[in-house]
Amino acid sequence: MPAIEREITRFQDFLARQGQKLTQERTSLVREIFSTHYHFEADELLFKMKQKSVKISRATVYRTLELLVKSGLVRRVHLGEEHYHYEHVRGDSHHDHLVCTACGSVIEFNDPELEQRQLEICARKKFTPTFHNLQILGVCDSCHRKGEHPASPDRVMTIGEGAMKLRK
Amino acid sequence: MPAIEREITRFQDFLARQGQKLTQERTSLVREIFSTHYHFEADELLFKMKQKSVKISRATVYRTLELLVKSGLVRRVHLGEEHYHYEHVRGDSHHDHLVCTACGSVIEFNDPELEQRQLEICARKKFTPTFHNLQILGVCDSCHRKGEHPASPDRVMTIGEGAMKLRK
DNA sequence: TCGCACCTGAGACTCAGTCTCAATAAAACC
DNA sequence: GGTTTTATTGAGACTGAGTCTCAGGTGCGA
Repeated sequence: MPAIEREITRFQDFLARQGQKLTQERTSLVREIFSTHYHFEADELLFKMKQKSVKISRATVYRTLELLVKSGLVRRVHLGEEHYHYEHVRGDSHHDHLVCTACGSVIEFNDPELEQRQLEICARKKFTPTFHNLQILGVCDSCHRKGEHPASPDRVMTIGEGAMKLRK
Repeated sequence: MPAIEREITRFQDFLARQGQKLTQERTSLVREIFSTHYHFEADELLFKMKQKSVKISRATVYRTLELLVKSGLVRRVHLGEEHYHYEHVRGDSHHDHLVCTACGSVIEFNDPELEQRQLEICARKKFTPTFHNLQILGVCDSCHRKGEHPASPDRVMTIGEGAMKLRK
């Protein structure tokens, strides 16, 4: 898979620029991350490596993820109100997430008009933005058809719990 | 302060509706929360109560916050990429946050056009939203003047760390 | 090939948040 | 007002994500 090799090279360049090294552990983590195409969490990655009998410690997983985020190859995202999730950065640009609190599915979207509006707000407040993070929680179409109910005032307030269901 | 008494009554009504009781601990927590006007975290609240020699356990603080969130008197928000923050709900409606990664200050804003655009996106994706969460990270005007630099590709990726400074 | 700076793993540690359970306090009942 | 019922509390053990330490291991420039 040449695409993955390209990412590995990019990572190596990034590391080299600051006197850091590309190790076997880092290589196999990048390979794993870029061979799947969805959001994942740190412990999930650790578990997958264990399953494949690639021995990598928890500390190394966290350290490598941090480097990958700094290098721009991987992005940290919030889904629901939980701990971090990660996603690898593909050619396409920034996107945000719709998170279904019933089934845990995540829909990505990218809306230039929305982004533009955010820039306008920042300009009005004399704020220099570097990054943003938007999640919209709710119920996806298929859950909605199944009668999973959203938006009663009570449920709105228990979304944290709903999102908890996403965990494992 | 009659305003606070009104909130306490609302909380009591909420509790009574589900056979729960308004205790001294709960009352003093509501009093504390509504007497300050900014975002706070659970441990901060615990610490403030300790300072005032009001003995309330960690468990009770967390339990009460959960009840307050469910009752709609308090809202949970994400600021930066950290753990939860809370804010009490005032008469005004929903708002989002600009978070300065240099000084930790938080600017609230409410933009109906932005909200509207989000609804349009949800409609297009057949998604029924219940709640959303938007933080824009960056550098506020006064930090910007002081030469705190934003937005170099490197800094963009270390926002998590910037936000960490907010702690304590 | 060598040497050294960087990296790793194991596990101790931290910190927010949750849970348990015996003791306590609202409030409903008499 | 006193008693009973039931929810609530506090102390501290526990959990789980994430971080740190340090001795031993490894990539890579010279």
